[in-house]
Amino acid sequence: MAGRRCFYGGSDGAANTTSSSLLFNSQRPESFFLSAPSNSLLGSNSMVSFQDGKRKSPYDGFFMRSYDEDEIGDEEYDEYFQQPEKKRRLKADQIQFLEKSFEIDNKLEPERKVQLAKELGLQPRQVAIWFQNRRARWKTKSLEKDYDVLQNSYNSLKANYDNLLAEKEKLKAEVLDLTDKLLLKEDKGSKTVVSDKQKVSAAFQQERVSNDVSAGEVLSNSVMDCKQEDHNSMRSDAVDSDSPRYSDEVYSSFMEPVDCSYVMEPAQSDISQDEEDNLRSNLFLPSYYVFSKTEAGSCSDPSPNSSYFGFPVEEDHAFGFWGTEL
DNA sequence: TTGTGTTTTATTGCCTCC
DNA sequence: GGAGGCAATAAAACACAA
Repeated sequence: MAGRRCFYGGSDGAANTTSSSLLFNSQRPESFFLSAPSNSLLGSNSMVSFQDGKRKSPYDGFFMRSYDEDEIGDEEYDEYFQQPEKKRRLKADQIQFLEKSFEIDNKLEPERKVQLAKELGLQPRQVAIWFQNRRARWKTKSLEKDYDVLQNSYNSLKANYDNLLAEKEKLKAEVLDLTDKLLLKEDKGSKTVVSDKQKVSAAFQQERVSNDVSAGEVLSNSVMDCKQEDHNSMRSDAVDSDSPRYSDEVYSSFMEPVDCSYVMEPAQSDISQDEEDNLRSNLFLPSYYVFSKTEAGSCSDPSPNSSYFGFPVEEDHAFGFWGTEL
């Protein structure tokens, strides 16, 4: 954009005079524009203005130069500008001044820019550039902070998730153990019944493994990117979408704190519904074995007739807390 | 001293706003 | 269409280890 390529000594205005209003009051930063005048910041490295016509640099419009009139003699002066100017870093007090100004407001209005430039002995363009670069640095740091916050948040969630996973494994092991004990206890019954029961148990465990995988994947993906679409995709990946055994509510409950009013139906086994019903009545496979919508309350609002995570609780039943599967 | 990485100053091109 | 902001980048200045 040609209109803005003004460089130093360009259209930003004169900067060769000292403002009488810009010094900071160190005790009252807000009085920045009301303080007493000072030339203290116009040190030997201060930028000189080429606006007054006396010191028009041959490199005007390309490089600015920081020098002091006392620093070089008149005869050296011409030679001084025979070479392309090099960048000069701002003095520490100039930077400090600019930093304080930036703290007050990181945006620079034109009047403020000119005043700052006058006070610092810089070109207004330099002040503008400094603010621009300073905003860029601030943004970078801000992004880094945000990243750290998110990282910590993720680590915390991950640790939480891992703990829950471990707890789940522990409960699973407990369920298995109790199931085995139950089977042994029932072993005294008829061989036929035991055989069927074992079939159901095997199917039950197989289904549980399948559910574990899908639930774990869903949780893991949810923690990673928290996208609902992933839940749906995982759902379709994990289960046959045509299966009536899973409800949307069950899947949505994966990522919701407490929504336990639905229970999950086990996997299809190789036994018939009649057989299953029979076994359920004979083998302590109660109604919660069928994962269906219950009428009882949720785990967040337990009632005497409600279940743990929506399962009817029978103290003698190892399956009483199967609802923790999710 | 020199090579290398980092920081700072400044430019360029694009975009938005008025 | 000009002014100003921002992202990307160049290049000088600086820091520092070998």
